[in-house]
Amino acid sequence: MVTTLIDLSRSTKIFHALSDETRLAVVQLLGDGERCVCDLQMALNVAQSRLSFHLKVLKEAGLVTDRKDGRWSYYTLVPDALTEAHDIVHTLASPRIPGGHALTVLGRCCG
Amino acid sequence: MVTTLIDLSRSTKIFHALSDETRLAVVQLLGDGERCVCDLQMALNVAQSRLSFHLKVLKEAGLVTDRKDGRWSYYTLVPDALTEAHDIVHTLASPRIPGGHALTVLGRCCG
DNA sequence: TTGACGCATCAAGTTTTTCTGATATGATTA
DNA sequence: TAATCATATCAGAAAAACTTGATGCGTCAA
Repeated sequence: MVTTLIDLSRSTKIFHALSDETRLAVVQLLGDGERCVCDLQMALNVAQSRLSFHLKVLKEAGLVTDRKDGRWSYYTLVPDALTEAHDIVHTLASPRIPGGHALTVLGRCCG
Repeated sequence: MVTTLIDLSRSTKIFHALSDETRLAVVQLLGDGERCVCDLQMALNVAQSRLSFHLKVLKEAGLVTDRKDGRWSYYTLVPDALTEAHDIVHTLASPRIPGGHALTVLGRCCG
């Protein structure tokens, strides 16, 4: 079995983006497809600057993208990003190669 | 297709637990099996109280469990928790029932 | 062109999280 | 019993994240 090592920095960034209720709610809403900010704002009932802040976090984590059309901004999920998150969790859940790890090499300090 | 709604509060707690490099590294190490705190400390090279703090976060999120044996504490991954994380991401990545959502009901404010 | 709208950004304040060093506790060893 | 060890916990400081209200900017409609 081949062990995939995850990118810790990238992983924490994705998980951090998902670690907030407002942002998770946005992700859920975008699951239905592209939405403009005003739709999201209406659905979530949050202050505009606050929503904008959370959208930025999601965008910087690569979970969503946006596009402008006239005076509206539309946000969409980046499917690959959720796939990536999925893979990371999967990797975390999979045991790695016995003997391939530093800990195995290190002497045990206990028992 | 049946839509599963995720528990936002539970989800954010799990993701928050995974949103830190030290904690992710712990999870990775525990992927090889149960470890005592001293092993983790040696492998990660972090201050003891700091490791203890992160272990507590992981434990409170239900990602790990611990057991005591003599003066040592051993931590183990909770497989179900990673499965849960996996499911949450999967659910987020799946489009939900069209028409089943509030947004669909709301009028669009734009275009 | 003027005003309203949709949205991003900024500054300031608040809350939450994290780190560090110190101390406490229970188990073991001398 | 006294000293030591492994670990948890606590208090305080520092850092990061979040919220709010204000402001700015581009776009559209009157």
